[in-house]
Amino acid sequence: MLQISYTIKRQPVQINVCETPWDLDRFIDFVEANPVMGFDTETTGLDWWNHDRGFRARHAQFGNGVESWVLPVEYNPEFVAAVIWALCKARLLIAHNGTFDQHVSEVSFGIPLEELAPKMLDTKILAHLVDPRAVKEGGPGLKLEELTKHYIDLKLAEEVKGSMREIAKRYKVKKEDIWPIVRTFDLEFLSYAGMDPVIAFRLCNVLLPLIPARSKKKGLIGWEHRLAHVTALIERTGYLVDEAYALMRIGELKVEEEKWVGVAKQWVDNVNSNQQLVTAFQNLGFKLTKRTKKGNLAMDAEVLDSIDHPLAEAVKKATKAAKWRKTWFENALNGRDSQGRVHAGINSIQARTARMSITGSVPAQTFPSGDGYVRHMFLAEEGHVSVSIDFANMELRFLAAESKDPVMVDAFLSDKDLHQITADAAKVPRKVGKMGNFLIVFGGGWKALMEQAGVSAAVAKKTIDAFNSTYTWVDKLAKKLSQQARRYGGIYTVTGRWLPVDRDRAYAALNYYIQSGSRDITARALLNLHAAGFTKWMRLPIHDEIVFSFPKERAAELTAEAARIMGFSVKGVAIPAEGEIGDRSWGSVLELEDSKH
DNA sequence: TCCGTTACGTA
DNA sequence: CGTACGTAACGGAC
Repeated sequence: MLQISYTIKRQPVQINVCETPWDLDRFIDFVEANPVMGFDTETTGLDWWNHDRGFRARHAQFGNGVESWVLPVEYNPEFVAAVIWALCKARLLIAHNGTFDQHVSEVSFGIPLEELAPKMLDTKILAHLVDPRAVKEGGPGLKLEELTKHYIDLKLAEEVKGSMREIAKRYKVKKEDIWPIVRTFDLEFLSYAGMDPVIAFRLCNVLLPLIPARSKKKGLIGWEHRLAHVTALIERTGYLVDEAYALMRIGELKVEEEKWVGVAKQWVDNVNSNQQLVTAFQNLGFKLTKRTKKGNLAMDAEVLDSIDHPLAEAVKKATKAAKWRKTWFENALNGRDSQGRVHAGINSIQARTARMSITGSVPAQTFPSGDGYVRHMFLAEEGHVSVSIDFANMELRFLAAESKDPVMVDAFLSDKDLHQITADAAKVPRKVGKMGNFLIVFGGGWKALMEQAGVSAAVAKKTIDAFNSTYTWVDKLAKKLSQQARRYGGIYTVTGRWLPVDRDRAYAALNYYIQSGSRDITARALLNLHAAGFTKWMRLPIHDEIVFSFPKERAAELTAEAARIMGFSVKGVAIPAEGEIGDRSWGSVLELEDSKH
């Protein structure tokens, strides 16, 4: 047995590494004496879905606050058996981003997500409930290193973060490429691996008492963990990719890109270099004035649109074609598993408001809306159809309910046109009224409305004033929330979530309250759909929409039932969900929807 | 190689 | 007093 000593704030930590099956006796003693353990895995990469072609677990680690065990599972099958035994024996497993380790345990050790999920405690979830802010926002962050730095020890965080960088340097590879090639018994790697469960265990002990009593009372800890389980199941299912369609679009976009790069070549080498573009346009005699936040000359769509020159058009079309090809079509093709499916990474609790986000080869939240150009690439199962069910006007309905504003509530109860009501009050076109409504929700003011709607300052001010005098209770709620934000540094949401608000941006409190509350309604929908047996049909959650693959002959019935389950009522105001049934591809849902209007 | 900045797609 | 996210690319810092 290999033993490595470490210190956290002068306290000794012992890392034990199993080398032979004889070492397992003491590991078994440890597991029996520690029903609650930190848990982590080291793997060849993050692509757990490629377990049948290269992905594998390298180490599995268990630990408490002062001692940990590293089992090199790739080295000896008896270690795998011991890990399986330990995972089953444990009463509680603490892991950071435990969803990933659950996927690993499933594909590498054969323990289903369903078995491990009930006893996982995820320090990312706990940390979010204590303080959801990223480092950039002045918070502790949500990554393990960031949390270690903030809650445990600065030096430890730097050592752990720095160690993999050092190892990568030693092997002369990029940090992201080190995981499959670092030697199993590399001492630095082992101490990195061994420290993770210790850190997770300690973090849990620090974080649990810091979670607000109100959150605990509302059951948020368990609720968020059950939600993370449902999104993990959706990740596991994956989404079928239409290779022929993707290849067709890739071909088209390559032709388009080459054509416009060729045009631009007369003036610049690189259409993606703003520096080159600024110089080129200035040499052509164009006066550039728009600046970026940092004071550089801007070269965005607005600037390019204002320039009447073939280079401007070529730059827009060339960069767009390249970006769309790589971000959406090639990412999806490259991310497929051996069965032709892509597995999104769903962060069930991510933004400050706890909004979910999707990363990896299916950045679904950025797919162009309006048509099925990208969405056509994703297919329902054989014999199934794609169905999209979304909440209509979720955020405004939630605002109406929570503010109890009589005008707004009445608009929704009697199916009146809310945007027209605002427009009439301000005597502006409906479009401006609609923008005003959303702007209030976003915390914006007349300046933003002026820019976005392209109206005068006077009209913009009039619209905002009209909003506030029409929906007086909304104004009251906004004032109440920003006052709380200024006084306490944050607000509690309806689900008992603590939501920090910067005191100098207290106006954002209303937006946070609405965005977070709306997210929780989608989260509730996912949990209720899961309870009703719909999980196997779910493909993606996207803010206020859930995408399904339903068997064709039952599509109508299942869509109606799922929409009924998703629908919610807040203080008497309905937040209904509406389903649209398409053909095989997700994109077809939009095409059919369009044809109806 | 890493990271800040810019741009752009969405709710 | 416009919120929240993810990704690609450049170019300076190391």
